[in-house]
Amino acid sequence: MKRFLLIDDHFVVRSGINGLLSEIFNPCEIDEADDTDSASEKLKQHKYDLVMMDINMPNSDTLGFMEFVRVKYPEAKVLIFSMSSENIYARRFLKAGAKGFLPKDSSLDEINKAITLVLNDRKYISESLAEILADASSSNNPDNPFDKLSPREFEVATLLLSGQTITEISRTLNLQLSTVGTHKTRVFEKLKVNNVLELKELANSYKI
Amino acid sequence: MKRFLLIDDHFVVRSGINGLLSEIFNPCEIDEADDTDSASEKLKQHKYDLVMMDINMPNSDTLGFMEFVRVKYPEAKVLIFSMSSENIYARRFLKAGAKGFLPKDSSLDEINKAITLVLNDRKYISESLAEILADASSSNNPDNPFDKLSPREFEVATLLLSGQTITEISRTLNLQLSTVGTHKTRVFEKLKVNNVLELKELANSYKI
DNA sequence: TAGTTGTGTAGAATAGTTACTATATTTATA
DNA sequence: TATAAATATAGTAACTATTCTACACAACTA
Repeated sequence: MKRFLLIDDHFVVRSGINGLLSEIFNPCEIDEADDTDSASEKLKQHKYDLVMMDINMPNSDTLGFMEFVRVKYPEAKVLIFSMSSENIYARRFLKAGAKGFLPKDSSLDEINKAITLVLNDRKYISESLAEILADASSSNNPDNPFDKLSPREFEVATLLLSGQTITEISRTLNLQLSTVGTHKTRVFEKLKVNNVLELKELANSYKI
Repeated sequence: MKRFLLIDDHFVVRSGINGLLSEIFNPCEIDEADDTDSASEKLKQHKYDLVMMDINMPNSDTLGFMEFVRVKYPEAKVLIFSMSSENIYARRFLKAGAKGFLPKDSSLDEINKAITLVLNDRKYISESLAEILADASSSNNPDNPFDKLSPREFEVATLLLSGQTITEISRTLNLQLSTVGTHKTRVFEKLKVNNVLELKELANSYKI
């Protein structure tokens, strides 16, 4: 019997995916978590075949959590289910070990296909996303300046864009204030922006 | 038997709400639509007790659709289920005839309560939202929240939106830092925002 | 392999922001 | 017009962010 872990802060989304899974895999066990901390607890208690998670949750360092799962629970396959339209994140999460990436507007067929493939240890990327990723890596494309950021810098940039302050980010990522400050400074330098509003604009103009 | 219409572009969200409704109301009829056009089609074919809709969908004038439903199908009660964090829109939709407004992160209890109240021809607004609206509608207030700002406050808001810091603004306006600080605090209070990014979003949504 | 560059991490000093309080002035209202 | 409310203004203290410096480590390069 398959066991699944759903991580998402929206009750309705968990409920929706839960319903789908129980229809496709009957019988199966499904656990839910609304942030990465409670997800870690669940992972301690059970072995999961598939972890489906959102990438944008309050008080959660989701990219860090991804790495943690890959290292500590390599048998658990992670399928990202992104509610935010920002598919620029896809590549990073795939790099961090995600087996698949479902954009928010996926159809039942796509979700179905993704789950099946990932459970069989194959990768899943939607067609539209594949195209974007291909494009992004083809040379005659305007470079996405966000690619210049290191993983940590990108993480900080993302949290800044979500409205978190330096202090909040330092708590989210368990880092010193000054460390986060340094990352922020480097992000701003690399992207040639002077404040969050400019960062937001830049992000908007490159987000897909 | 109750008949419901769910309008949302996210399959998973529809699926989640669908699941909830079929549990609470058994038996019941549930139809789904992924944009306002196909929702209009459904409305032609059936009488609905409750319409649950998202306010942010591609190719959809949801506010216009709201008015259309109120005029042409007054028996259908509309409950807004917003996936975007912008509760700024709530008032407009309530004015346009929505019977309730559920923010994206609502719990099962809240969703349950909202549906029950709205079906019984009562209104539902979450507590946090109620507070915001109470404030907004207490005086004979204009629609645009920026109108609530005093001239000086508006000036400061504008400069903040242009990316200036408090220090820069204090030089621009020849005021003490603390004075600008006070204005800023009052702007944020009046507009119920927590940082410049939210201020920017609010401004965008009102085309300031 | 030695040197260079990029990344992740902070401590300490400095700079900037916010909260709290206060007060004079203007505007609205009974 | 008397009174209340809103506005514009700051001082001070507490808090938060930035800068500058530094160092370990990994990856790349000559």
